[in-house]
Amino acid sequence: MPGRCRGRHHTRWPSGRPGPLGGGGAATPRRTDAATALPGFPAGTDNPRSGDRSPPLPSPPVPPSSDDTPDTPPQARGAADASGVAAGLEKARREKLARIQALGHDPWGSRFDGASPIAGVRTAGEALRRPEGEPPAEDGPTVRVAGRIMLLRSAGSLVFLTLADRTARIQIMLGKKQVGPDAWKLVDCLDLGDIVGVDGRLGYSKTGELTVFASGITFLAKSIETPPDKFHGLVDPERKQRMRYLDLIHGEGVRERFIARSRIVASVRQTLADRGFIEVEGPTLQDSAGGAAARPFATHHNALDMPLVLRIALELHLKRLLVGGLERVFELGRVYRNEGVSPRHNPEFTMLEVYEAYGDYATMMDLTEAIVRGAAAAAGTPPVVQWMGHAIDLAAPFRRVRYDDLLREVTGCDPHDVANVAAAAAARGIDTAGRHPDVVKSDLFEATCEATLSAPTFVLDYPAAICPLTKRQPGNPAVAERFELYVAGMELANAYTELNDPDLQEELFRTQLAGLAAEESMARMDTDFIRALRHGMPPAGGLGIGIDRLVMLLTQSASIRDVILFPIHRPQAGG
RNA sequence: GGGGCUGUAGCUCAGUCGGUAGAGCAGCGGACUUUUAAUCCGUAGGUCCAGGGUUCGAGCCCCUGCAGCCCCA
Repeated sequence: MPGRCRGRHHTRWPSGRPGPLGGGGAATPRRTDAATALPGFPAGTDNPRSGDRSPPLPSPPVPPSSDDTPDTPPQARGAADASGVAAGLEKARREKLARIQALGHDPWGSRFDGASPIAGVRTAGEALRRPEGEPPAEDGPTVRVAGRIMLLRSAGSLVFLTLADRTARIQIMLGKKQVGPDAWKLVDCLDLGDIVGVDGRLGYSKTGELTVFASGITFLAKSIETPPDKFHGLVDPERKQRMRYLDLIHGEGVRERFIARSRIVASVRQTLADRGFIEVEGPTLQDSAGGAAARPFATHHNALDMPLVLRIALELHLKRLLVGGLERVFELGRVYRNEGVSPRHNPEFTMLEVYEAYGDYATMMDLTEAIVRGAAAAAGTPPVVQWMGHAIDLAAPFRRVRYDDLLREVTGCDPHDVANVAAAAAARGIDTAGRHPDVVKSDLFEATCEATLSAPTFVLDYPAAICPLTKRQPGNPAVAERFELYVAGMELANAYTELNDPDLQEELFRTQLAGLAAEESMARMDTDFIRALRHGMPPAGGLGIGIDRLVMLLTQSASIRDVILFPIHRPQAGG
């Protein structure tokens, strides 16, 4: 039950004194002094931040009065030696920038207090809606909003803006007569992409659109770059990722996707906190990368003159903390694997690992379902997700199937018959010569079974030889108490009953499986870890969840690069 | 590692048979006090990813490279 803070936007009405252009001239302070509730409109009493009324501030520097400024703007900077259309577009914007300054205003703005979230303004606007046929209301409550100009259209002496903040968009109307001659000169300096503050009255235009009828406008940041196409935005995935800030502004659902990611992560933490887990931070720089089968990134510490690697997993240090008595710990953080990129792999990604003393892998199954369901609720994901061509029911209990049973079901071969499994693998082109039977079986499983696992499925009881960190099933040393969770054919989670026998652990570390390259093996000796186990680690369940993949599922994203803000890229080509 | 596709104006995209570069948006100028991807008139804007080759002539054909996307191992 994640205690998320959902009531984000409380409608709040600043006094909304007209801005510097509201008729008072450039010298009028632009700060709001008090939050005066308007008749019929709620005051901001329940805003969690008590800063409704801003403390007195030193007066912002008032630019020199400029009524006598000549029309010729100061020379445009920066674009002087560039050429081509891009420079022409920038030149036009820099000329406007200079004009703003010449009019006595700061194009780069300053603190702007008392702006209401646009979503809240829109909600309040619903109460103003008039019956069909009545004249438009332009005398609603005074509001102050701030945001980026997404659309801009002029109709003679009227200019309409579509202004966007982090919550919503709203239309602004600027009329030559309404704002006065001084402000009108400033309106002429507006470009798509500029960030402005607007004071005005809330009402409806003749066409029924909720509108802020502006009495004043304040420049908060000039944009000197041309924004992407206002209708298409950026479409090239490479540019969307490299210039994520533009993608967030213009991309359909992009901001919502990353907000959902934030809520998912918060929900995961809350689910664990509710169960008494504490969050810790292990080292990312290590002298040996253990806990997973992957190639690490290598780096070097200058002062200590020692080679280091970036961690590939969280496991071995969290288990040391089990030895240390923390009993319920988790880490949610970045790990690094020196591997290729694909729609499901990024060299750095976010991993959750959880360890619960006195539990086992069955404990972790229940926890996994709780984490996933909580995250889905936090992200607003529908109970049945349409993803990668699958309809996935997250509400129903996840299927549980034994590894060997699934292999038999899918391939028809006897999982206990080594020759039978090898023959089935060979028939599918899998290399079997000189390789450990469990490795061959694992390859066969991946080739045949994974793709069949559409609905969320715990596959449990793995071949022991490929699980060097997992406790063996009592009375059956060939089977490890491990599960992996698959959804839509993709591995989402991996959990063990943790191996806490130091002698067996050391032996498994020493065993390099035939047919496995060293970098593919988890069997990497960590004597310090062994020593920790020798002091006694409680029996425990351990769980890992790929957070990026979980976000992919819950936001119905086809590529991991759609849920990572800045995925890795090669350096940009010349142009 | 192998295969396929893509790269042209700030953005989104056309570009025929190899004949010397096009549109929409954005920009600039003009009209419009109720537009909403505003509309209308006019105007300006190009390292056709880079390098090489074939050709009288290459955005287009060939080779190499760079960057990206997808599929496969």
